[in-house]
Amino acid sequence: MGLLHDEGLDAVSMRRVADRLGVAPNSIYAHVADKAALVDELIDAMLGTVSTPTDDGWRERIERVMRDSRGALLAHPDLIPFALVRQSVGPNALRLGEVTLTSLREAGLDGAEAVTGLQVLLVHTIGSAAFEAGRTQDPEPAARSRRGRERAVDFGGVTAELSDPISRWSGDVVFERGLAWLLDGLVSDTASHD
Amino acid sequence: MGLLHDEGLDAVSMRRVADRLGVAPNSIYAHVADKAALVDELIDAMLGTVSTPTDDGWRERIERVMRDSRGALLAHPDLIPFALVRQSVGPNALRLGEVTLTSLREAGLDGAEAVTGLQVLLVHTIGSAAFEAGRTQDPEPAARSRRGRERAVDFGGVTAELSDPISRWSGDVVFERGLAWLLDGLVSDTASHD
DNA sequence: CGATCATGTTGTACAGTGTACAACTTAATT
DNA sequence: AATTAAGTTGTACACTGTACAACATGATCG
Repeated sequence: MGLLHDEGLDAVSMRRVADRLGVAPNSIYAHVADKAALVDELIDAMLGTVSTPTDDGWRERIERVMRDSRGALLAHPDLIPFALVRQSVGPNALRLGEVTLTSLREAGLDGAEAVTGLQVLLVHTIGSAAFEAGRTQDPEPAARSRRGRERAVDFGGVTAELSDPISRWSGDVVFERGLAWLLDGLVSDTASHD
Repeated sequence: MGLLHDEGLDAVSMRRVADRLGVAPNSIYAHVADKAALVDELIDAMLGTVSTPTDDGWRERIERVMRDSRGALLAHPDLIPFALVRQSVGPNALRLGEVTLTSLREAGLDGAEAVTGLQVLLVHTIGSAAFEAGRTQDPEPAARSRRGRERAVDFGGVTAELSDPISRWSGDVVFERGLAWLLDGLVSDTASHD
């Protein structure tokens, strides 16, 4: 985690980690199966900073879990893509998933629907964080295309309208609006079912 | 794209691509700035298979764009994580974004809100595809943990309830339900604004 | 026409990556 | 005291992305 925080995920190689610990690179394989497994543990360690909410209302609890998880994700942007694809379900992810699931049941969703709701919320939270992290960081990997190949230009004037506000927009809006829409949709769906 | 389809993204190295083309590895750098830029072009090429919808209603058009994009994404699962983080906005992504944006305006959203709506829809579509792809593929990278470290067990019985249905569930449900909730939330929000 | 120049290709090379294998040391258990 | 388990190490393999200088080719222009 220290290495990740100091120099980013690219610096987290087996050799660098081993250096940091003062051991040989292979020693790590006695504690971790794989590099992927190491990243999985990093992800769950990151979620360890998110506390279990104790609010009264189910909606407030869900909003807090998702908002805080988003904060933890954005604190370590390099990890976000892996959080979506490799859902390792470590103890911390499990803890937060549990709270959300019971909150959704409190909201009136039955077993299968609550699970679907949790998954949709996860997709939105992690997905919007990934989207924002992509916009935020590394703007200059190799100075765009080779010889100004002018792709993504003049597609009818909508281009400026589309790609411009995207580039300088607030990720909070996307997250908060999407979260509100989803929670609204969840309850209205339940109400119509009854 | 052929190499990606045949052997997955890991096989798409500069050397392998060069072999496939019968040239030296460095030659590729005359056409592509970076390996990341190459992946960006792969992503846009993948979106090239998604056709622009011509349905009457705005909702049908949006649903078709998102559903078809999801299909294209799931056809090349290795690319999905990068589609969220590196939004390169190639010509095809631009084309589809344009249709969605005008459809959202047709639904009654004004400039800034339409852009937010598009972004939320993108996050959900790509995010749920990433979520599903993570569950679907590579179940055995190195046979779990080293010595059965029994993590993610007995968290109060909810574990089975939570991790079990997640492991064998249909990704369609998550995508369709989330999409419906979002579109419902979008229009109801607009209605209340008027 | 000949010279300049942009475009593309190549060989060589560097610094790094994940991880397999066998040997060894230490601590715990029988 | 003997056996087993857990952890560490050195060496090694087969790769990776890409920088640099040199070379070939076709097009452009005086």
